[in-house]
Amino acid sequence: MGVVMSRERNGAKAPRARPATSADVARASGVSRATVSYVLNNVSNRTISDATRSLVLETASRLGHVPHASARSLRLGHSNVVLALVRDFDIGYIADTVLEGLDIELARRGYVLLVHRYEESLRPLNELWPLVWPSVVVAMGGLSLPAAASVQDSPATLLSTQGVVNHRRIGAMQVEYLHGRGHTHLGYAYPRDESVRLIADERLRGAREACVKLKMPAPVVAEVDRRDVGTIERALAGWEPRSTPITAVCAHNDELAMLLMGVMSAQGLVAGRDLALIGADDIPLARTGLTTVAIDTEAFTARIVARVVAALERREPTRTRRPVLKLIQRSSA
Amino acid sequence: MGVVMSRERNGAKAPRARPATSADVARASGVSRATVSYVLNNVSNRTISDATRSLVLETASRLGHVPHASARSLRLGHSNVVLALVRDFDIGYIADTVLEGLDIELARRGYVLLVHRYEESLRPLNELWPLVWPSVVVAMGGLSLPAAASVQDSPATLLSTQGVVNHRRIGAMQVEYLHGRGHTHLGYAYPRDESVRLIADERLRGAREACVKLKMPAPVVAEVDRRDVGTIERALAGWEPRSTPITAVCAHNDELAMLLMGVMSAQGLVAGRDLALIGADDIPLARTGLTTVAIDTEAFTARIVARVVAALERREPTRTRRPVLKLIQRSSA
DNA sequence: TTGTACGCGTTATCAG
DNA sequence: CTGATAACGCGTACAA
Repeated sequence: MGVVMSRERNGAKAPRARPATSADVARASGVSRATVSYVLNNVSNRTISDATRSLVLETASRLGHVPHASARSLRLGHSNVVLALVRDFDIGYIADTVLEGLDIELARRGYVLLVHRYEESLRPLNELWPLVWPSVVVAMGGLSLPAAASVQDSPATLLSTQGVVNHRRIGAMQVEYLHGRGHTHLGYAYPRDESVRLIADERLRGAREACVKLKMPAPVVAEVDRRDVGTIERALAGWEPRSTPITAVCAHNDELAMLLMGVMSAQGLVAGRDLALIGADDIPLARTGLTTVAIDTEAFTARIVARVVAALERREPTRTRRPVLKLIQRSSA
Repeated sequence: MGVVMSRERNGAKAPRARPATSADVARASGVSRATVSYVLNNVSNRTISDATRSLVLETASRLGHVPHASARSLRLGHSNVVLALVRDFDIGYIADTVLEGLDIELARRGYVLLVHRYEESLRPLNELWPLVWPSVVVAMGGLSLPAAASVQDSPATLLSTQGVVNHRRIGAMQVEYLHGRGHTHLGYAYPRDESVRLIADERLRGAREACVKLKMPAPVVAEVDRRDVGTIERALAGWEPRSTPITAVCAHNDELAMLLMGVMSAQGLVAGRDLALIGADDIPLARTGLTTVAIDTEAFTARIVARVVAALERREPTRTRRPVLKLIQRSSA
């Protein structure tokens, strides 16, 4: 069932099923290949008569001409590809939404978004460039320093989603909110997951700084693994038996918060009554009762798109200041 | 913060940072470009002296030569890219593992795995081929018929993960197990999610067929949305008030089963006592107590890899018959 | 082993 | 101003 179709090379007899080249278009229009290229690329410092222009355009579409990406890329030194780098594909709701929005915008411009699951140890990034020649590289969730340096070897522009959202602010907002509700002794659920390390550290740092600023004790951090409920149970247990009990928990994100909620209710505990709980991201699943720091996905996506498109056009992005973070109060805290 | 680095084209003076071309290697070795190409590609029907061979090899690595993918692709008509097609990036544990295993194997062969989030309405697949010229296309979770047909326009081989796992068998195994435990009136949690439609229908069909074969009434299907807990609650409520009560539920997959478990425990119900629950996939989160039909991820990955590699080498895949499905009994049923 | 035509689009230079 | 000619990017493979 796997193999649906496998093309075989046509013998010499076959009437070339190959798509029309720009030379075909030139021939059919009775003009030179250069003219075709000028028309198709809307070259600015050339002037083409309207008659020729429309003739070429019409012929090209009639013949169904699609420029050969490899040839173009060979000449230009880069392809019409925007490459997104992820650590794994379990990237969650927000990143998926961003990638969706990005591809929509890229499609409009004749580019395509391709995603690579990269592991530095498996294939160094500098082996990746000659294979893809992307115009722009977007590192989802940031890149390690050595990895970032290797982009020097490519003509691509490197962008990062890091810094687009202020993760330190997220941690701070969580703490500030809980403080405003009278909580002073906090727990913190920190993800074991390597792939979100950079973001996780930022959020935790923001939370810690806010505690200092508000003269609260530092949060009691428990490392949890979203793929191992046992770690969640142990974290919960670890927060309980204390002289000055922990009354509220910041979770690195909504997923962990929801897992905490699940384990709690399995133990007959109710979030918001027995323990206050706040998450981050505002994933759809959280919308039934989790207090959280929401990331405005649309605004987030818009920022990324603006940066990528600016990079494609080799100009500075226009800075928008629409706020991306918002605290949403629900029943859990 | 977004822009880390932006390459500028060097002026004429700059000492060409460009990587060494095969012509550079030829010059430095004192041989022709053809010879370099033959050596580097291990062309079989040519005979090259060992001296020349090692000289070229040594020179190439000394100069750090990396063949220019676009040039090669222009000549060969396809690139060293294997393209995986997904509907969205919320693909879950199993698909992520498969893609990881696939990329490892491809890296070994000089290929790279790129993933595209495709939406037929946004960019028809036949616009994608000229942009990427993949050697092989892997449709994760299957492809619609018109989409599959469009692959005709490319020299690529199309594979599909569909059929690699027998999803009908999964549904059947769920029902057979529950029947063996004495359950006769079943509920079925069917996912609303468009992107898993093909798989979901197979699983449900298998469950229905098993019910017929075992002379049980058809399962009571409830459509649920993993992103909306309300639908889960309503499904649960819908299975309760019946003349002959439903005692067990098949969930399309573990994620939905876990959501059901969560909602149940929030209502003071315990899976396995008040209602039997069986999932599918055996995701890590399920391992604390969910009875499920496990997909052996390693075996699954191995099958996909075998198909892809065979396609790259233009031969038929070697069929393996290592079983991929296994029922795992835990506390929920 | 080598010389060289080829794949295809782009762009600097030239001619009308 | 409008269009054509030809060189170029780089690796591959056929004829010699």
